[in-house]
Amino acid sequence: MRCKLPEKQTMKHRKGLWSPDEDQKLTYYVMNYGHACWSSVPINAGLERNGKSCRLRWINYLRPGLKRGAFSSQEEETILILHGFLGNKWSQISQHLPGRTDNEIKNYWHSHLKKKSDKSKHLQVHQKHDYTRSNLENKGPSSLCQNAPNSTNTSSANMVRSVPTVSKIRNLPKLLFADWVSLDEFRHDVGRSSDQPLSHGSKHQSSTVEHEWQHSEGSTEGIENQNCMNMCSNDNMLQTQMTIDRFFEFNDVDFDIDNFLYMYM
DNA sequence: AAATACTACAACCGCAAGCGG
DNA sequence: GCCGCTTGCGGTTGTAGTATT
Repeated sequence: MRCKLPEKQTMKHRKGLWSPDEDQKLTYYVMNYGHACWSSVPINAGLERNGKSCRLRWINYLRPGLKRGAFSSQEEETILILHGFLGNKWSQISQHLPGRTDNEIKNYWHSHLKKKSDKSKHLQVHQKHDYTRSNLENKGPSSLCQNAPNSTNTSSANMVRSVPTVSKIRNLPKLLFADWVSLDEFRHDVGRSSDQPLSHGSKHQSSTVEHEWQHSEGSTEGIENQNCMNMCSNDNMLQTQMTIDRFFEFNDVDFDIDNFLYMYM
């Protein structure tokens, strides 16, 4: 992994925007010799940049297969949904948007989607407030768990249009989204071809998922209620659970994230 | 037409993790 | 185990283009 440079380079590195000439040099070098060691790339390619800058330029701009141009509404929705679940895990989000880089998604989020998200959050806070009040008046607190409105703090909440009844048929596992993503990746990893790298999310061990399954299989009403209480205390989890439950109902257990996202397009 | 504000995106910076000596 | 180096990630800043006054 680490590469040894012949001698410490004290060359002054250029900063700022890349010129077409620099792009050409970098592209030519990486295409022909690869980038096993980024710190040696600028030296060998004849660039007055540091390796980090070269790496970024390649990944975000020069790499083949990158999509340029405006984000489609599907991509936009995907980002909103995934950001709702994952937060600012741009690299993980980018794994589900082929041709888009984490940097691009991050920029797009900050320049376009953040405002939308904030706006919908604001709306949902009001909606939840009204809803909670009417529920407390009419049914009492226990009804909140089963029929809670969309999350207040997930930007993607407005994507999940109607809220189904939670866990009404099966004793579904109460998975955190992190577990769920890991499970998804774990499933993919089983049949993954050798050229597909493992994603970072796979740090999460499948044992966690198994634990959650076991927990659920032996579920009693008490556990169910406890889960319910936990869910009520965390809107993100509630949102996640309801979404997953709904997906299970539609797809009879077997799922992956791409199908999941497709369902909401 | 010039000045200013705003927007989009490219690039930099700092940090953490991983690895080899 | 420590140190130095590289890589990858996320936050932030810089810059160019566009809109508004």
